[in-house]
Amino acid sequence: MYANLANSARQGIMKKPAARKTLTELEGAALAIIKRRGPCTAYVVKEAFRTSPSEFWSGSAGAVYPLMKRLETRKLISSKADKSDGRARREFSVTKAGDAAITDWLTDAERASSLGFDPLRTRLFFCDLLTDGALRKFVAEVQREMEAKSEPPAEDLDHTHALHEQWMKLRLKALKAFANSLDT
Amino acid sequence: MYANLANSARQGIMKKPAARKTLTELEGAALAIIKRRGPCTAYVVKEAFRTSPSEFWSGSAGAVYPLMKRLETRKLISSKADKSDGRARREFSVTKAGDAAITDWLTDAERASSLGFDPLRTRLFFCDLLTDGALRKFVAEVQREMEAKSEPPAEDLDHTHALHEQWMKLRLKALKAFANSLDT
DNA sequence: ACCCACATGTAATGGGTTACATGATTTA
DNA sequence: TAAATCATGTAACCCATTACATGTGGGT
Repeated sequence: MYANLANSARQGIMKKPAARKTLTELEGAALAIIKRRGPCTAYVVKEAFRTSPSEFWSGSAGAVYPLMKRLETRKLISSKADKSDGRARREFSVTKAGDAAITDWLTDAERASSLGFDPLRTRLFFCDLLTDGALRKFVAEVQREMEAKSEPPAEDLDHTHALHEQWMKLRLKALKAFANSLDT
Repeated sequence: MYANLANSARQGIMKKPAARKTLTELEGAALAIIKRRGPCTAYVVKEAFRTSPSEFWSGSAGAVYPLMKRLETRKLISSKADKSDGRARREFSVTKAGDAAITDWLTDAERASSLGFDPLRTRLFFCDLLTDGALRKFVAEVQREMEAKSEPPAEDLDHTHALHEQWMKLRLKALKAFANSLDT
């Protein structure tokens, strides 16, 4: 659904490829995933992105496999081939330098405090270009879709899914506030 | 600060460059900017991105000038060279097809209802990788930076800046809620 | 005279995307 | 045995980034 920002973002989204010291959002998240899961394959990392509650990252092989190579070249992860069963596997682990890089990336307050990219915000930003009728229809439709996407809260909700739910609720509240402002 | 995603996020963030029917976020926003301002130069569009309250788009010439060419090739905008004064200028206007494209892009409820990319959310997602002390310090720092970024509300706040303020406040509230949850 | 804002672009680079290709293992 | 999952990778492409290059017009 999205690209670059991605890519903008999506992509993830670093500006200075020349300075190449700081990690991109995708790189940082990949490192964090490996750290959390322990030694694992690139496939596992890829699937973690693909099945993440946020649709932002596609979890494409073309992104993840080269990324793992980059991280290994930078010595932030190390790998060990495992040919014990016929299936060729390569397991990656976070190195000491990788640990430090994760912490740096995770605690980057400047990046964390920036707004990022929100397709809803972008559209509300330009809402004056729509007729009142089109705008109301749009808002109603978005609200419906957002409510549909929000899962019923399960009891065994881990903190990542809980966070996702909270963020969804927040934006839904913002949208409702916006909708109300249309009527005043 | 960010790249691609923007890549995405950055990216802006479309996935199917092959299908090339739908606009990227940057393209849609550029069209909307031209529509709002009326006939204007690529420079004006570029500056609009650069000075936008959201840091997501850099407003780089290398992004905007080729983008205008793409939009013109697709007949969504038309241009007219203006050599009345020595300074070479080219003014772009939104065509009828462009108007329709803007509406389609603006009212894309599926995109609007998706979460997009939030560097704070991403980091809180992995907060279990930090020690309690590092996490608290991080949260406090982000809160400080977010509060610093939030402008004092002026009286003549137009709706775009008001929207930006509202979004900032929302995230600040979410962060505070998260901070409180650390103490329970 | 100098600097800043206006104005237009290009070149090298980087890192995403889709789509394709291949093969082993597990499960229905 | 057929399909899904695990697993790895590459090729073509796209678009945004940085950095550079060039020049005009207006204000101090």
